[in-house]
Amino acid sequence: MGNAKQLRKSAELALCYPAVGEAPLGEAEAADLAGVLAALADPIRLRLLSIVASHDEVCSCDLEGPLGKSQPTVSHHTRVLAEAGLLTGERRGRWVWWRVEPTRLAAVRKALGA
Amino acid sequence: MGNAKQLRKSAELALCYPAVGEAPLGEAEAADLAGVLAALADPIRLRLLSIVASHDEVCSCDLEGPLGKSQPTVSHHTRVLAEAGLLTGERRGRWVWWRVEPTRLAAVRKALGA
DNA sequence: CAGCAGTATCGATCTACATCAATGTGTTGG
DNA sequence: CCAACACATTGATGTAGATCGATACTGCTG
Repeated sequence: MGNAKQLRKSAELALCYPAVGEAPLGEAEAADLAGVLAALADPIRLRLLSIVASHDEVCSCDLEGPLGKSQPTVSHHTRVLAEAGLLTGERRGRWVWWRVEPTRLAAVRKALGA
Repeated sequence: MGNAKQLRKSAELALCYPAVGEAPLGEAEAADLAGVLAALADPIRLRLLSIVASHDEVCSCDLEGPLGKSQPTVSHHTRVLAEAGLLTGERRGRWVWWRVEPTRLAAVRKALGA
C-alpha cells in the first residue's frame, strides 16, 4: 500500500574520508571512521551483512535462523548496522526489509585505500 | 648492525576473503575478518596507522606525542595492529621501526568490496 | 474489537577492551 | 659493569558492548 517507511536514518554520515596513507587523520575523522568499522567488526554483523548483500532484500524474520541468534539480538545488530549507514530498513506491513547501502561500504574501502 | 628482528608475526592471516556481496560468509571467515576490522575500529589506532603510513617508517617514541597517549598505551596499540598483520615492527638497536603492511589493508578492502 | 505475528525496547549479566602506574627486559654509552 | 633510555608486560580500574528473557509496540486478520 505504499506506506513504506525508512527506518533509523543516522545522524551525520561522511561519504568520504581521507585515505589512511594520504595524511594523518584528525581526531574527529578517526572517531567517525572508527564508528563505522566498529559496526563491521563483529562476526554476526558481517554474516548478516553478507546475507543481505547476497539477496536483494531480506526481512528480519529470515535472519534469525541462518545467524542462530535470538530475535532481540538480530534486532540489535540490524540497528547497529543501520545506524552506521551500512543497512537501510523499510517497513512494509508487519515486516522490515533490509538492503545494503553500497555507497557507505565504498566510502570505507576508499578510506582504507590507496 | 644488521641484527634487525621482525616482531610479532601473527598466527594465520588470510590474504583473501570472499567479498561481502558475493556469498554468505562462513563463521570462521567472519570471525577472522572481524578480528582485523576490530583492530582498525579504534580512533587511536586509525590515527597511529595513518601517521605510520604518511611516513615510511616511524619509531614508537615518535608516536606518543602526536597521539597524546602514554608509552604503555602506544605499545599496546602497535601490538594490536601488528598482530592483525597491519603493521610490521623491526627492532634496530633501542628503537622499533614500524611500517604498514599494504597487502593486508588491500585484503580488507577487497573483502568489503562490491 | 480481540488476538496474533513481526519488531523494538528494557533490564540484567557477562565478557572484552582501553588506559595508565609500576615494573620488567633489552640495548647503548660511559 | 653500571646508568640511562626505548620498549614490553603486568595488574588494576572503568567503560562499552553482546546476549537473552520479559515486555511493549505496531500492523494484520478474523
